[in-house]
Amino acid sequence: MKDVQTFFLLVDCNNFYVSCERVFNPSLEDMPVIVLSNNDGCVISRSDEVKVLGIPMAAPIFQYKNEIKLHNIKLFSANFPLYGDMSRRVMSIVARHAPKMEVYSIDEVFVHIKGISHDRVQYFAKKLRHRIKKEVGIPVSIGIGTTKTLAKAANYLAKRTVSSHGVFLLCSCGQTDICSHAQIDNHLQQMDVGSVWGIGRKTRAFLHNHGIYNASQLKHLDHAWTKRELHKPGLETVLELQGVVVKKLENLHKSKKSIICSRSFSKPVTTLEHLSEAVTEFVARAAEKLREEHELTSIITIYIATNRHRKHDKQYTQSLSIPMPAPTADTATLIKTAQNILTKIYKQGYRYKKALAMLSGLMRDDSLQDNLFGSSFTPQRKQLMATLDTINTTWGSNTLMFASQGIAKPWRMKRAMRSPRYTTKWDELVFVH
DNA sequence: TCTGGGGTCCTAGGACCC
DNA sequence: TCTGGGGTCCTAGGACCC
Repeated sequence: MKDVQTFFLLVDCNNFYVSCERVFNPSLEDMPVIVLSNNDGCVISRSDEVKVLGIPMAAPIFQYKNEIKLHNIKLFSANFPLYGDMSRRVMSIVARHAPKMEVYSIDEVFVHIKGISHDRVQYFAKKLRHRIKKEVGIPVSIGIGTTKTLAKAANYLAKRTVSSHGVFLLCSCGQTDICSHAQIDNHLQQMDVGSVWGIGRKTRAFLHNHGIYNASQLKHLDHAWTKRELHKPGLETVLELQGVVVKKLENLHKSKKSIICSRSFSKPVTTLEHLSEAVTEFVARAAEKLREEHELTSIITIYIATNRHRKHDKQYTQSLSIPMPAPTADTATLIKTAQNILTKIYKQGYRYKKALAMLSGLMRDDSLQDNLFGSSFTPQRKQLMATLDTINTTWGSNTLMFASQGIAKPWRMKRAMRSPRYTTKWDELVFVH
């Protein structure tokens, strides 16, 4: 029982959105596949075959027209309802087998296992990986470490080490050969410092300037220097690489601090009328999410921006936050305030590309109890909103909507290459024989 | 012609108070 | 022209994550 330890595992779906498309369209297997962002603008998921071609993440797709033609790359518009549903299936399998877990993103989940040997934890990971592939069809990689940051690093190595078969252990307990500090440093040397969890573009450039190129060098940095130059988050990363647990598993459903709805427009918007329609729709969507979370908002922010990539265009971005007279989740009230804000920040003569609605200063909708005096969000309004949400959930979003959301919507986003919503829309289900 | 969306946390600096 | 010190709170902006 000597080698019993506490481990963090990171289960990460490989090329998640592409893998989702492949589950329902097996002919895509071994083909180069790309999933695009809204408006079919940027690359947001790439198959291995695409990565090999050197097409980077977040690349604007129009810059790679030639490669797409030459290599017959299959393109898909993002199909988030499908990906969300597939994510829930993966997570529910993990939940069945893991004692404690934290869903970290749509395609990643941390697992915490106490009092287990190295062999057992690796066996557990292999079985879990196999089960997810078999039951949902999604390939995953699993990184195992004694901290979250080491589990992340192990996951990075799992994806790049063929012999690991998708499971990689990074442990520095020193009890076995593979867990010696020398071994860990060996592995971390293979990793660019910018690939460490928490080290972004700016910090990577700073570290490279100081001669720190790989994760092992980062791990051995002086604490005082790190705190001074990289502040608290940087020091936490260094400690975690050394095996000190700083980031715990966040187990509970944390309530959000803000809710955002923003979209880029498929073509530039110039009139206040169309901009107002877009903003209204974003506010309505944000308010819907607010009620799903059973929260009220007390601050609303509207932001509008021109296309910063068009250097020759006149540029203008502006935002304004206004506190609500009383916390509310009433779409009509929020729309009124939002339109008010918009008339204050809108300037004529610009080609707008993007707008955003943000609700913040959130509180539980039961926290005010009977203390809603002075609030326009009366029980009657609350009931009306609930009815609106029920209808839109049952019959599809925007079955009922506010007139100011507009009908024509020339700014609506483009999704020319979306796959069917196999798992969430009956009428789009295709039967394969 | 065409460049995503939704979040969190931290820090610095200003306002304000005694 | 000189003109404290310390604390708190808030906000904007930056950096990061997926």
